[in-house]
This record gives sequence, C-alpha cells and structure tokens, in this order.
Amino acid sequence: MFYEVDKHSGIPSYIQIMNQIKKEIIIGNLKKGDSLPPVRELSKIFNVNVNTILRALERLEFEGYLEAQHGVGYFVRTDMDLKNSVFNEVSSFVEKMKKENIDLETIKLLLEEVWRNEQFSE
Amino acid sequence: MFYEVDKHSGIPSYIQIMNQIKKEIIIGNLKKGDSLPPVRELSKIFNVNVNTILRALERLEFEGYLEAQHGVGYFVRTDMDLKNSVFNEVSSFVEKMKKENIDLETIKLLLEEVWRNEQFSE
DNA sequence: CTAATTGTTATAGTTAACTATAACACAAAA
DNA sequence: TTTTGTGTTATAGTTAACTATAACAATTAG
Repeated sequence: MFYEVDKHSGIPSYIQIMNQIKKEIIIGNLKKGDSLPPVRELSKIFNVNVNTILRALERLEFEGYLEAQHGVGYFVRTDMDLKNSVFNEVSSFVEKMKKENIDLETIKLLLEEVWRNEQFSE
Repeated sequence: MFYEVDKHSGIPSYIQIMNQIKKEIIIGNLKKGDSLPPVRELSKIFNVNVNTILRALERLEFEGYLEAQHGVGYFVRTDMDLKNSVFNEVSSFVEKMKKENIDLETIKLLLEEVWRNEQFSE
C-alpha cells in the first residue's frame, strides 16, 4: 500500500507521505473509519523518523482527511467515493497521453496550465 | 509569463521555478533559441536570490531544456511542439473534471496512480 | 491494577535550502 | 580599449526539514 519516500527528489518527505496517504483515500483503498498503521510502523514503512510521520499526519488532520485518537490510532475521516465514470475518464485520458508518448511530468504541468486558464472550453 | 514562488508551500523554490519554466516550454510560449531574462531580472520576478535562480537553471540545463552562454544568457534548447490534438484532449479532460467538482490536487494524485497501474487499458 | 500499545512532546544536533553580498569572468557594444 | 550586461563562484549566516533518542500520556487487554 505504501512505499518508501524518495529522499533525493527535492520534495520534502512529509509532503510525499501526505500525498501517498491522500492517494489511498482518493482511490478508495482507505475508507471512512479505517485506521492507519501505528506511527512507529509508518516510520519503518516510509523509512523516516516518527516526527516526520507526525508532521504529515497532523497536516492531514488539519486538512480534514484524518482524525487522531490519543492512545488508539489515526483514522480516516473522509470518503471520496469518486464515481466510476471519473476513473474511466482518467484511464482513457492516460491511455491517450501514453499513446502520444508524453511523460507524466509534462502532463501534470500542462494540466496545471490548462486548469488555470479557462479559455479552452467552448 | 512568470510569477512569484510560494515560499510557504513546502515545495522548494528552485523546483517551483524549474516547473514554471518547463511549463512555458511545454505550452510553446518559449521556443528553441529563445532567451530567458537575465538571472538578476529573474531573481526579481520570482522574488528569490540569484543563487536560487542559478540552481534552477543549472538543473534545467542538466535536463536538456536550457543552454547557458557565459556573458550572454540562457537559451531554450528544446522544442516541445505538442500537437493541437493533445491540447484539445487535455482541455476536454479538464472540463469534465471541473464539472465533477474535483480539485486539481486530487486529479494529479489520481492521475499518478492510474499512470503507474496499467490494468485499465484494454 | 499492570502491561502493552498507541499517540504526543521535547531536546539536541545535522543537513539542505535559501539569503545577502561581493567579487570574478566572458561577451558585445561604444 | 573601456564600459556595460551577462553568467559564475564564493563566503557567511539563517531557517526549515529531518534525525535520533527519550520521556510522557491516553487507551485497551489481561
């Protein structure tokens, strides 16, 4: 489910961790009420210090994704419940982009740009 | 064309700068042979120190996007030349996602996940 | 109640990113 | 050649991210 952070990517570890957890919630692998592994375990999984885990979890709590229960654990607080149609749209989009041999990084930047500028929609 | 970096986003400034420049190349605002503004000017535009500009530019040079000419300037080395069809695909994708009220952050994470897993393509 | 499991806080030190400032080096124009 | 505009390098200091380690606090199981 989770994988080690890349410590040489330039992106702070706690942000990578936040994104991994968010992603699991978005795709529905983590649902409302589910518990996360204990922080000491997460620390081993992501290969970072407990404090770094805590920083990520606290931010996700602040953003409303998680809830902390002292002595018990961290729990998912939101359900994404994306429609299947959304998944299908994303899949077919990815497929098209791969056929054009465009890499993920490029797509993300292009997407950001188009997202910001509305002039493309008819 | 360029805008200030967000110093509180957690993402290192030099990476934000790299992404902004890459984005201009991707969407075709910067073409092969074009020069960038002088580093001291970029420093003012992005509101960071010259050294931070240099770090971003050197990485982009290493990645093949730019070329430095001592005493002259930085020049774009690559042409993206994305097809119009690609832009159209992205636009219509963005439109659909906006209609579903999904935010950009979520889309990017979802996209990453789908990109990594091939099981969706027929 | 006690022990085990979990989250929380604190301290001290390291490293990478960033800043300010200045000097140096190359190229082009006057 | 001199000046101006450009990239380049260096030094020193600040801050944020991260680490290691330890202790403390709340919950649950026995």
